Amino acid sequence: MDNNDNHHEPCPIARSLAVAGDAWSLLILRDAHAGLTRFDQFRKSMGIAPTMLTRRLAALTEEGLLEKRRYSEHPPREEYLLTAAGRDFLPVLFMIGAWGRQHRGGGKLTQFFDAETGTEIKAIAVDEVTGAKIGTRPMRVLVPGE
Amino acid sequence: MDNNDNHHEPCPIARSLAVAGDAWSLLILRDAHAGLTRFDQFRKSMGIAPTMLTRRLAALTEEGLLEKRRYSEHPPREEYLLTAAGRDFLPVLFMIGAWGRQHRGGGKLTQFFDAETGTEIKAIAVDEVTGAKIGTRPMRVLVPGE
DNA sequence: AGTGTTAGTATCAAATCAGTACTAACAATA
DNA sequence: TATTGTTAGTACTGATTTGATACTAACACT
Repeated sequence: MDNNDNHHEPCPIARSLAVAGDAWSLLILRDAHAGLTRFDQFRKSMGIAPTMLTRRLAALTEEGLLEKRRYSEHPPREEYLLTAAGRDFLPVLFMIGAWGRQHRGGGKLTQFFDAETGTEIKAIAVDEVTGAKIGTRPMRVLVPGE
Repeated sequence: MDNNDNHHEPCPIARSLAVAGDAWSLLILRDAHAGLTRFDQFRKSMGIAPTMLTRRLAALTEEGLLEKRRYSEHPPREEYLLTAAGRDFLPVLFMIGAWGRQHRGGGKLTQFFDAETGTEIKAIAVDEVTGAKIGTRPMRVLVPGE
């Protein structure tokens, strides 16, 4: 695709996809949220080729979702940490997961629990203003310049 | 990537990404939610090559997010409609859009309003059980077979 | 000196993508 | 009847990306 210069793209979805619109990037973000930080952890977790991993990590770093930090001087070694922008991706990952759970839910699935209440987390998207579930009420779209 | 046989993959995110883990598929779903149904509408809206569009539409149809319907016998013409599974993708799209709005928000952006209240929709992900925003509370992960 | 660990790079074949031209099956117009 | 237009694609081809494997750098450890 054409992933550059989305400054004039009015669709916020398209802008996000230009940043992390491929499966590997999303899986890296998933693993980063799970606490992984190092090259080999990501590689083993996902079974990704090292060339691919290098490129995806560099892209996510350049886009500001990860940051590279030196965790050892001798030998020189780097790790990748989520930035605030990267952490803000968690809701996206949860909603993607919620769809998979609903529609591709056979067999064993990873589960997430609220540590406080012990209940299983059921992620849903709502409009913060009205509290209504996304997709349950009619909406109007305003496209700039139309 | 390796997009087949995710029946034994415990991660619901990975399962979803095997279905629609590329940018074109997500943009097609976006446009389908916006009411587009026809080949040429998608093509013109996204500027996608017809070969790509054919393949993505076929894949989304095969995965059950779209269904093909004949809307004219003479000449024979088909259109693509969202299925229930496809409609359930809307929350994912909204959260992707929310991230883009937050972190790639310069210039003009498309806006969505609640038709009833007239307020702009601010999509957030919450745990339906506790009502807490996703990512604001500690959680526990249960990976099957660990 | 030899082995192990971590974070990559080099290389190359295979797959995918992207762009353009073209086709099928008609309808509408001149 | 011939020409033009519309819609939904397919054929073809070159460019790009991906994926797999092997290899390297910079050390620590034994």
